[in-house]
This record gives sequence, C-alpha cells and structure tokens, in this order.
Amino acid sequence: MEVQTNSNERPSLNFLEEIIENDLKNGVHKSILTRFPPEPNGYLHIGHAKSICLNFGLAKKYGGKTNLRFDDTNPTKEDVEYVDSIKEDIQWLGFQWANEFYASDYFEQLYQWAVKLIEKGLVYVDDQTLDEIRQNRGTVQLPGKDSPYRNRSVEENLKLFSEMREGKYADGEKILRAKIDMAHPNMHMRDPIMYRIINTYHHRTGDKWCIYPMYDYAHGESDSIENITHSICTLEFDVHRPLYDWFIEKLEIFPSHQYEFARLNLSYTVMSKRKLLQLVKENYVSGWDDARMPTICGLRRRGFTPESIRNFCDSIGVAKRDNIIDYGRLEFALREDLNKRANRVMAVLDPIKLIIDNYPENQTEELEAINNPEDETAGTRVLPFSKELYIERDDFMENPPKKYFRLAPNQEVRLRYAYFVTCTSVDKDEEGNITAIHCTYDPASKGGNSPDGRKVKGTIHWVCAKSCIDAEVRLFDRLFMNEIPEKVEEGQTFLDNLNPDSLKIVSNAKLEPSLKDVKALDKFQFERLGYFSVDYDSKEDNLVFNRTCTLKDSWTKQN
RNA sequence: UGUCCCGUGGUGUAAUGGUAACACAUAUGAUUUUGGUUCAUACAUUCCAAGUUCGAGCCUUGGCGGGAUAACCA
Repeated sequence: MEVQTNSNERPSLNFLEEIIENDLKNGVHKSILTRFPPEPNGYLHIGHAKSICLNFGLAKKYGGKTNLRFDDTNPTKEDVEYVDSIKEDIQWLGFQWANEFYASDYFEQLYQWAVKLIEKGLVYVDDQTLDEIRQNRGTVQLPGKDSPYRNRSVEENLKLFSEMREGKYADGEKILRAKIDMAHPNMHMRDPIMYRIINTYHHRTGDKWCIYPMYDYAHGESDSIENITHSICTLEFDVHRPLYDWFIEKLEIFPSHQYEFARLNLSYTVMSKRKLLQLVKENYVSGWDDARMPTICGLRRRGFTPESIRNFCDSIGVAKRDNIIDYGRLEFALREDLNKRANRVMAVLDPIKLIIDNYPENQTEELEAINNPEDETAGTRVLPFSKELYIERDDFMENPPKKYFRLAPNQEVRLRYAYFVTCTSVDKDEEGNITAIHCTYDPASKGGNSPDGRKVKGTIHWVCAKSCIDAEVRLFDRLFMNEIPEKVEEGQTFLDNLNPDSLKIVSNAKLEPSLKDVKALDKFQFERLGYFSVDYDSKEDNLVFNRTCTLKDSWTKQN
C-alpha cells in the first residue's frame, strides 16, 4: 500500500506566522523586525522564554532581526542588576539580538514628540491630584469627567511641560495627558497619562530627567523609532492597542503594529514577577536561581538545557486562548534532549551494603560499561567491582509483592554490567532493621549475561563500596501543591499552597568514581533514577548534584 | 455592569466551507543488561440553540462559559 503524501499541503502556521507571511507577500514589509522588551525589574522566567523564542524565532524564520530593548521608564523599580541577568539569560537560551537598546535612549525624542502633540492641541498638562484623576476617570460603566485643566492654551501647556522637565515641580504635582475622550468605553482612552514627575536617579540617565514617559507613550514610539514591524506582546495589552495606534497616528511616524498572544501558564508554578519576587524576598526559596524557581536561571541551575527549553516553547504552540501547560510537558522536553546526550552513570542515593559471600576477599575487577546506549560515539568506561557494594535500599524487599523484579530472598537479579547475584540472607540490628544484604554471585555471568542463557527479570544499579565517592544530592519536587497555586480559599494566598516537601537533601549518596572531576552544570543520567546536574555549590571534596527530573517510572506509578 | 479577547479529547496545538490531525498525558501489549529508550494499540462527532448551505469546528444571530481591563506599573 502506498503512503499518501501531499506535498502541496499547506504547512500549519500559527496566527502570527500567518500575519507575517501575508505582510511579506503583500509587500507591507520587505523584511521583519521584532523586539524583546523586558523591564529590568526582575529576572526572566519560563514565560519570558516563550516570548523570547517567539520574537527571535519568528525573525529567524523569516530572515529578519530582533532587538533587545529594555523598557526602563520607571526608575523607582529598575536596576542594572536585572539588565545583566536578562542579557545573560537570553544568550544562554541561544539567542543574539541585533541591537541593544533602551527606552531611555529615546527620552529626548519622546519629549520632542510630546511637545509636538501639545502644539497640535492633543495633549495637556493636568494639575489634578492623583486622587482627583482617579475619581474623574469614572468606572467601566460610568463615563469620566473632564479635567478642569483640559482646555489650557497650547502656550500654557508648552510652558508648564517645559517647567516640568526643568524640575520646577514635585512628584505628582503635574502630569501630561493625552486629550482623547473621558467617556470612552475603553478606560485606556480616557485621557491617558503620558508623563509623570519622578525625582529619582535613573540607572542609565542618572539625574538628567525628572519626568518619565508612561509605558503607553514610550513603548509604541520606541517600536516606531526602531522600525519594529511586528510588536508582539501578551493578551493583557490588547486593550492598549487603540492607544498604541492613536499615538503613532497623531505623531505620523513609522506604523509599527502590535499583536497579542496568550501568555504561558505552567501547572504547579506561579509566573508573576511580583510573586516570584516575594518568594525570594521572604526567603521561601534561596534566591532567583533557586532550582525550584521557574526563572531561567533557576531552570539552568536545576539542570535544564537551553535546547530543552526552546523545544518546549516551540512545542506548546501560540494562540490567543488562555492555557495551562502541564509541567510534565517541560520534563518531557528535558528527557527527550538528555536521553540522547547525557552519559549514564551509576549512583546510589539511599545506600545499603550488599556483600557477595562467594567473591574473593581482596579481589577487584574492572568492568566495562556503556556511556550512552542512545549514542555510540559516547564510548565506554570502566567500573571497579569488588566483594562489597552499595545498592539502593528499595531495590531489596524481604517480602516482595508478585511482580517485584528486584532483589529479594532467593531471587536472582543482574547487577548492571557485572554479574548475576542471588540473595541468600540479611543482617539485622536489634530493632530488626536490615543493615546488610548477603548474596552469592555466578562467576560465569560476568558482564551481565549467563552462558546458559538463563534470564533474570531485574537489573539493578550499584557502586563499589571501596572505590565509590560521596556526594550530596538535592531532590526537588514541585514548589506548589496545587495545579493553580493562586487558586485559594478565602483568606489564603498562593503561599498557603507551597509544597513543604519541595526540597529533600540526600547527604550520603554514593557515586561511581568516574564522577570525581565534574564541573558545575555537567549533566548525567543516574541509571534508573533520573537526570542530574552538578550544582554551583559543588566542590572537589564536596560534590553536589541537583535532580533535574526523574526518569519515567511505570513501576512506582502502579504501586 | 461598559468595552475588548477567547471557547475543538484530560492538557496543548491543528484542520483557512468538503466529514476532526499531531504532540503530551493516561491505559494495555511487545522489545529491552535502565520497570528508561523504542514500537504497537486504545481514548473527542468541536459550549448550547437557531439560521445560511448540497455540506458548518469554520459563516450569521442569540444565549452560556472563561479571561482581560477602572497604577502617576510594565
């Protein structure tokens, strides 16, 4: 039977790709320019990664470029600390911007344009207090009231605005507003504020300015200055679009266009910068790069690769409907990547001694192990083996259930890459706790196969007691217990949903000796346990591994 | 309650008027020196109603449901 293939089939495009392809086809633009516009007031998180992959990805796909532009219009909240981390994270993700810009680069131009709008009679200086402005804005159902200062003369507005810039007024004393419509059904069109007075040092412009443009006036105009063709942002800016267009139209400048997509929500995690900041400030986590944080630096420390994050972002799609992506989706992307790339090693997290009674007392053997069965070029390594080993405590059961394939009295298993062993007895202390397991081995099964062709159901990992090395291993679980952490009972906050067991520290893990010289961020698969990455805290004499995620486990799941 | 956006398997995304596809998850089975990987199979008539049409997930109207929006934040 022939497989039906239709080479003329239209590739499935997301709505942004469709818009771009149409613009290109119809000659609206010859090439495209996007931008990633973070405010330097926090660290980037996985939600930003979606936006980064989108903006840089779209530009790359259609042969365009992407600018990095810091939206630094509010000096009271922003800091260079954040600028540096943002740049580092974008590059780590694998993207390079065409230009590094700042909204503050455009303050003079923005000011001149504001003057132009005043001259056109479209903008005025308002003396109302913050409260009055709020009052007079009306509500979603009730129209607002015009400011008593709304009809000042152009000359007076010009003079006042100039004085605002010169620093004649205190914070809040005067603001500049666009004169649109105080009864507009869209609240953002009710004479929106363009400039406010903030007498604060700015991390880039210093004390040069004491008036700062608001987002609505700065963002679209910055897009226009840079000739951004497609200004892509999240859904909540949809209601700002009429204003975005209004300024550009009145200013008669390059017509950038704004398009909105649904932000990423990940189950069991919070994404708002405010909440993440709170977790850091109130010490619920150790910092922005705590391995349980959904920040880029947190995911990096946890052991995620840039490739896995990019693949994740590409796989979740882009649309306009609200969504909650299953956290497992991120883990899938990680496993898919690391399965092909991470070398396998053996590590025992909860060690119990296994003594091979019929193995020669002082003998040591070297056994060959495959580094990565998914990648032949990864080669092999040598594992030391001797009479006393450590195995995982839960790889032994005295009274096993029916389908338990691991070690149990009189049950034979394979020690990976080593021998078949059969459990003969256990040692116990006075309380009845098992202190060691005894077994015998079959010398003919060296390497893990018996010449008589006999099969064993289970294969377990181990390390040699004499030559293994110690390590600390940090086991992470989801930070929150609920799929939607902010969904809480009356009187509770998302903090009430914090998972008290999100971090478990194993201090006496035993690793095979090949792991002696690892560096921070090195990644491995600990066979049968999961993917692990070396933490920044790791030192030569005190290794620290982070569990990035477990392997899929169809055994514990059904038990 | 005004305005705007959005409703397709458990979760995401596709189907661009021609009879619901892909991925994740889940379940079962096969293979396996990782209870991993890989492979196979199963799992929705598209929020509701009416209309247009030979034909509607897609177009129209009306409901219903979810979200955004009333910072001198972005």
